[in-house]
Amino acid sequence: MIQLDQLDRSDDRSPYLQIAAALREAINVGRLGPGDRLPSESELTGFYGVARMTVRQAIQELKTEGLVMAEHGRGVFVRSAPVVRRLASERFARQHRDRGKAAFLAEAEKVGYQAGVDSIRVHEAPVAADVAERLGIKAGDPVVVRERRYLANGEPVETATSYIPAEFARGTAITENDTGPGGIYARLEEAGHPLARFVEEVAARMPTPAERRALQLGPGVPVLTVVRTAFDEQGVAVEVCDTVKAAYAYVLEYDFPAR
Amino acid sequence: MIQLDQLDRSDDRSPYLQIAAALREAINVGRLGPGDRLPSESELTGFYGVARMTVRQAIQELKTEGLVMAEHGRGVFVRSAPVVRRLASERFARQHRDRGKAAFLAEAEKVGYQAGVDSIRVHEAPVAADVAERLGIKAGDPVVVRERRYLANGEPVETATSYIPAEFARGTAITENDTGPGGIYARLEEAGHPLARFVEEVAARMPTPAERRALQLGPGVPVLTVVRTAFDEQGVAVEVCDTVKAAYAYVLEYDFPAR
DNA sequence: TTAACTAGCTTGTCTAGTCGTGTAGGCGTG
DNA sequence: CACGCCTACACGACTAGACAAGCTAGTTAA
Repeated sequence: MIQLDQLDRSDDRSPYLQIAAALREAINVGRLGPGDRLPSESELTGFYGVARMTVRQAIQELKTEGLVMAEHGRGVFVRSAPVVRRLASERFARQHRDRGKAAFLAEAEKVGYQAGVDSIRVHEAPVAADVAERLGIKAGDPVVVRERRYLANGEPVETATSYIPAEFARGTAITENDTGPGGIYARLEEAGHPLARFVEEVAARMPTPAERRALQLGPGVPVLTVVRTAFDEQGVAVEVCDTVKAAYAYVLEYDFPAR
Repeated sequence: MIQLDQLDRSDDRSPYLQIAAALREAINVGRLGPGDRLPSESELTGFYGVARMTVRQAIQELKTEGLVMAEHGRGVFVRSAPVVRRLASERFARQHRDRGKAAFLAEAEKVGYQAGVDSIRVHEAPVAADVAERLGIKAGDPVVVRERRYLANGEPVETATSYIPAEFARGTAITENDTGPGGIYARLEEAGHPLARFVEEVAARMPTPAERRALQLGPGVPVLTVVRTAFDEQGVAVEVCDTVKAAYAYVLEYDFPAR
């Protein structure tokens, strides 16, 4: 087992915080590197002379900080260093669509990772109130819903759900699983809705359990949410895209004039 | 006590996840509003017929999602909705500076909360490598460092650290505690650096212990980081501003053309 | 009137177990 | 050699308690 400090009962920090601090220290100084397994819960209970729940509480702390990741039946492992990517404001540039590339794939090519998409589900449904407000339509109006998940180097990093008013989508490849070259935006432009501007609303929060499953996140790892609304040249909202991204994998870059 | 669904033992979700889901639902539909107290742990153990640790695990779940906040000896409370709702791309518009308003204060006026600034510290120091790269200067070159903390309705929501190359700042109010009407950007423009564009890099992560203290964050609450670089009309980087925001308080809004 | 105390609530921390389920490796059988 | 089985060990979920410590309100004493 790796070298760790014993508990200091005169320390005003709780045992579980001391244990968490000792493990955090071991990770920070490199005694435990990315992918290494932490000592098992029973090794730690033996070493520190505490109950298993106390050790679990310490590990929960590290999970919440995103430092480690538990795998059922295998052990607790040090998370590998974040793979940082940047997504520029130009990622929806028309030139990419004209060359037949969807935004995510164009970005992947530039930054150099292997991109993938899976879990595509397309269906028509009545729209929820918050999306309806952004689209400028009535809640319950029919929209085409496209759900998908993006992978980078085989790991899921983002889920995306697009909502397109049914009147704009019907009769186009938007209702198909494969939207064809250039993606949804290319189809909307062909259908007489040349895109003029986007509005993105960015926020961060902790994921729900469902999002944790979809993005294979350990507990305590935050997500970035981006809700993008696309407007055509008449100022009509033609799509709302709600994305949830694993925070560790993203840096969003925005470039705007001072005006 | 508020109305909640009983446990479903045939459900494949664990009891603690069902309890967490029931409470999350109650918050989402408004049965529990911002600031309301959740039923106490003993009320919940009685209602669901489970051990206290199981209820605590459910509440831990909601804490890491940032939905609720526990207060020792008082109870567990629903977190209030985001205060600073949205910061538009136009928040650095020159018209605000011309009217003598700094960005944060102009925003506050528009959205309707009481803004404040404290902990202002100004000093000159050699610049770190990552900031130097953004400013296009050498690591160790002198910069004026301005540290401050922003409050919304009296609660700290953001810390900001600005780095301005010393050659641009010397002899202006930028080296003073009070930068005067319009803030740093107004002074830079007066000093012959009319601003042309900004680049913002947005990311999310868990806070360090120091950041948790400064922003009074509970454990498991993420932060949004925004690093803004300001360029003048010659394309020279004149300021880097590194901000750390309490995620629950912010939605960042960006508006950009499709091009 | 005011200040101190106290009872009863709350959450925080911890113990010492049980049972369930996923993983990996050894070991025999076909 | 390949396959299945068994077993030791890992974490996940849960129980039923314990004591500590913070908060609030009511009561009591100065």
